[in-house]
Amino acid sequence: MAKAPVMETPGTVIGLTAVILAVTREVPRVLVVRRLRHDLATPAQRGSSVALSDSPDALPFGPFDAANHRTLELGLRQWVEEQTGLDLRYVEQLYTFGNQYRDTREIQGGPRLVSVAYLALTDEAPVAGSGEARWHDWYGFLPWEDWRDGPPELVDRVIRPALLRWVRQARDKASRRVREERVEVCFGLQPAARHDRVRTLERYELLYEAGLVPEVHRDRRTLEASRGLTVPDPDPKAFETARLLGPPMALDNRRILATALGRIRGKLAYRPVVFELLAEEFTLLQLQRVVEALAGTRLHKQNFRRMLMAGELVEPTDHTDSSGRGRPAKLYCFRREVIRERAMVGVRLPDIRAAE
Amino acid sequence: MAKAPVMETPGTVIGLTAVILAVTREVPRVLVVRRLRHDLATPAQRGSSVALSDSPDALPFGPFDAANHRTLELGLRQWVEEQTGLDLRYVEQLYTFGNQYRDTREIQGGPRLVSVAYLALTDEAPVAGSGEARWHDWYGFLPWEDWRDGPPELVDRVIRPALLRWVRQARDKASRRVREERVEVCFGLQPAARHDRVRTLERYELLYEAGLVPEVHRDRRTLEASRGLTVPDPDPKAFETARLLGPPMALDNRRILATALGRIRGKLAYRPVVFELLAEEFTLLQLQRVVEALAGTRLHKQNFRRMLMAGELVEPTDHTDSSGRGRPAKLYCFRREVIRERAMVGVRLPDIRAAE
DNA sequence: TTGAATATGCTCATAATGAGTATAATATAT
DNA sequence: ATATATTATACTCATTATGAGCATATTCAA
Repeated sequence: MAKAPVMETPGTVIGLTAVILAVTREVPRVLVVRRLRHDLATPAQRGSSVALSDSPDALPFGPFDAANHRTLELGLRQWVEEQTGLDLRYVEQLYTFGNQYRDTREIQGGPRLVSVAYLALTDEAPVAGSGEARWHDWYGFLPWEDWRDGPPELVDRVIRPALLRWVRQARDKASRRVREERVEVCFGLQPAARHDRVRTLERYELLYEAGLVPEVHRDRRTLEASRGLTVPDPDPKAFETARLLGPPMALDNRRILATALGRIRGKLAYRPVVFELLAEEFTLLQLQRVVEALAGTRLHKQNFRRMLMAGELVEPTDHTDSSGRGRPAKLYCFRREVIRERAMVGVRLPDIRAAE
Repeated sequence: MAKAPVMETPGTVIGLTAVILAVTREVPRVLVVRRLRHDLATPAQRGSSVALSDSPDALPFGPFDAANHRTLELGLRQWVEEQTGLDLRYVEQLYTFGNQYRDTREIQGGPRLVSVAYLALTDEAPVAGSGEARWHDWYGFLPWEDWRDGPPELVDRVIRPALLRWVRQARDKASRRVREERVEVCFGLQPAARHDRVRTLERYELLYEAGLVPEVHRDRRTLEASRGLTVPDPDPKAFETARLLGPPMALDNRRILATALGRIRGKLAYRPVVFELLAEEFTLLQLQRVVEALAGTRLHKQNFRRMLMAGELVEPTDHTDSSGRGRPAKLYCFRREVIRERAMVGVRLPDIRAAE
């Protein structure tokens, strides 16, 4: 049995995982590290071809050092800023994950890993520190969530057909009915209007349970391998589907990413979080683009601006921006006073998509 | 040194805390246990007059048993049902608390306690099991949150004056300005219309930082005692204020309760959680009363019903309820299909209070 | 029989929202 | 120079949602 890294007695160990988000030129990006940290990679993962050849991206992770950190959030802030040099402008706790696939115990006799995930917003900046961290297109990991150019063809061409196959494979009628409903809710044929932008986790979990996403096979293999079993490779069709659903991430990191996306989409509507992603001064179009990037939808320009003005969320500065091609745009800044004035301060997303 | 319950090496230990909520006859209630678990009470708390005479209520708590539970939520469900016999109809993760006042390390040399809190909904039922658990009026712990009969006089008579004193005591002008703003946002003089029902945690934290809430003094005393210091008793005025702000709970349990209240108030508007607190069939007034109990506000009856009908959230059964005093009410049930049909399914709370 | 208490139906003014048209100001291509 | 693309900004219009209220119906208890 391998040596347990932290404790003698089997138990649990707490880690902190950071989803650090920035949006630059309409592309939402998340900070990832190339390699699992040594103290977390299991011997199996370190040695196997799975880990080394694929070397999946991982979210920045650090242990929680109870001796030195008064709170979980302070602990996270500190090691993130130490390791990356980033200035986190907004930090919020996301969720605590303790799922079985975080379980390294069965494999190496070590402790069960429970991870408290945080969502942080910043503006994109070169990453200092260890050099292992890079910015990665967020929708690269969740390609079915970007509806800015209409329903992604990935959904029509790959996901829905595969899900319908999964529905047909249900054992009994009741189970088929349940699967049908879930597919309908998550990837139904309704137009963008009915598409619920916030249910990102539900969609990811459906893809996972239906076995469409590559990490399912990896997780299954890892688990079985730890019991001395081997799992047959998935059939070629499933394998091809999995490949199209984007690169997996380490452990359950993609689930965490899906959670983070849902959280921030929801929060947009009632808290002024977008402004944490923008410079002090910005044009209204820049603001709109960032909202669209997060929401994954296009917005009606005029209505978007009317909403901002009616809600008095922004106020003009006396500067303009002429870097664009057309008429120069006025620069605005966030009117922080609104936070005091009203309960809900945010960018309500419309129910129906609109064109420019 | 007391015996550390789980591990030899100092580190962290994970606990699960349950906020179990039921609403019966317009009173929201939370399940509490009378006494701290032995393995959690610090020697100081066990011995001191604070702990024994007051013996503060605590939220049900259990360690996370990584060996036997696949996920955190399953772990929680299991020991709650074992210990109380309650059938939890809805369970959602609330927040993970790792604050300093959960720290038993400094006192007993044991591990730092990190607690994952869950919110569970059920209908009130006699509690089986150990017999230590009881239902307790939720607003008994957070009396400033119940605005159903207008602004609570506690706010006008006690809280606001004390907070204004706290504002005046600020060291410098900048600090005073910040305090002023916070007081204005949390307990401002605006009528109910502007009062943000969801910011329960912000309000609790303000009361805590301003030293109005009794647990501040307890926490301070505990912490200092562990360092061999003594803290002078607070002045009588502060003591009296603290007494009026309701009984404290163990550790940071009241903070957890405030978090839970905010969460469920927010969730009401976009997820059909109320129905988890009701019987299968209910009258519209019963439904309204439960919403009001959670929201802490009265609603306009006709508009509430119009909203339900327009949103097709409920459908009539062919039963009626004649137990009330007036005209018998039709019984309704939740139309589960709406979850499939629409993205947001919930009971939007109006912006302004209304009379019957 | 009266009135309190509840249920239920309807109106009305206003605000919010989705969708669209029109015009202004700039850069770049021809 | 002129046209054209591109962006900014102003305004309209129909529909729906919302807050507030009045009016009527049906029951039980005094």
